[in-house]
Amino acid sequence: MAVQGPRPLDEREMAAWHALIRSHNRVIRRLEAELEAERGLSLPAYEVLAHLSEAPEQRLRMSALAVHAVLSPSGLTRLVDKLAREGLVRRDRCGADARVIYAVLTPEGLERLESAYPVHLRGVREHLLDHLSEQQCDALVDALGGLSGIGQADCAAANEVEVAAAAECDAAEAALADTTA
Amino acid sequence: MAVQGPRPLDEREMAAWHALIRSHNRVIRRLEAELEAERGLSLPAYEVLAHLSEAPEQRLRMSALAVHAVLSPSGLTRLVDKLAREGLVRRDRCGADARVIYAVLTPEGLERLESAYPVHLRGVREHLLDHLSEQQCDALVDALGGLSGIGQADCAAANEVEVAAAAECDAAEAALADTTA
DNA sequence: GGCTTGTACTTGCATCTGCAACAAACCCTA
DNA sequence: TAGGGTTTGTTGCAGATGCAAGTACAAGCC
Repeated sequence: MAVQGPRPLDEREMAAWHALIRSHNRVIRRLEAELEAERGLSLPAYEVLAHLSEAPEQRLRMSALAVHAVLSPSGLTRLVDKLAREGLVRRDRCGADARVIYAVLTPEGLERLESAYPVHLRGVREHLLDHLSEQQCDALVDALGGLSGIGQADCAAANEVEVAAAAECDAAEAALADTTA
Repeated sequence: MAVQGPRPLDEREMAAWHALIRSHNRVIRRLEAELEAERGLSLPAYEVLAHLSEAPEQRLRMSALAVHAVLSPSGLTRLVDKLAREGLVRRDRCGADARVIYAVLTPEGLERLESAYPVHLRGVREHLLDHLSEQQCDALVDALGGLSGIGQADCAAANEVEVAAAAECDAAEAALADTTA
């Protein structure tokens, strides 16, 4: 018997697929263009700053940050290079493990983030949320929320590693401080 | 009085925003990785071939193709360069307007596209549609379909230009053929 | 202690992408 | 038919990004 490939998309499926691709494309492009034009931040850069601002002590190890910002390790290294050159982020060594680097939000970084936040927020509203009713919002979460499951799991895992490592690191540094004192 | 920025996102809005970003990211990355690994085609390359295959005479002018594939003109020029080097696409001059270039699908291009189609289809099902009920599918289209409005308008416009130009071009070429004959 | 294995980041290299400048061709007008 | 303005595609250049290799360090084992 003939080996059958997957069934072709029917109209409904095609529409759903295209809706996801096109709407994302549209929203992201506009958001990115506005953020870049008005505040000189790329979307990945904004996300890095935003994640740092929400992290304890406003710092994250590079590996965790890469997972959050959905960047490769090398991509993150270069982005942090760039942000550091602009003074928005600083690199700190971890006392407990010399391999680990913490990216730390600087006051300038926080300031830039706060100036970019309304632009980002406005864009998200204007290009996405303003076009959705509450019901549509919920439907979107219902339909797509499950899909990002693994992504969220990755983030959660990264968070755990982060928290554990941070605790360990703090402990080690405290011990070091005691010894030094 | 204080200048108020836009209202911060509430939980529902945040969830919708993240659902869109994460799910798209997830689906696209996997799809692209599979297509690249199994058939040696990037997603933009696949889209170019797919659009050509659906076009009359399996050809489109560069400008129309750029709109369809959501690429800048220069990006498309280089992608078509690459596809042409692989023999999947050919460049044809337009008889009526020497500025216009048609990208034409070659038999090899069609063959490659047909081999990639099931991979693409499987990916779309596996990473997106299999996770959606019919109701969720419809809800997605309802919520996001409107957003892609302008994108669709652009495509429609490109199509009209395309059709008009093709007709004009065909007419000119026919006339030329008559003269030559 | 010294060796092996694994982890965390960085760098070399190649690719993709877009903007701006460019060249060629077209169209309209005088 | 010469000139000005427009359209179409291509190229120069710069930036972003990822994979694979490299470096530095840590952890477990002899």
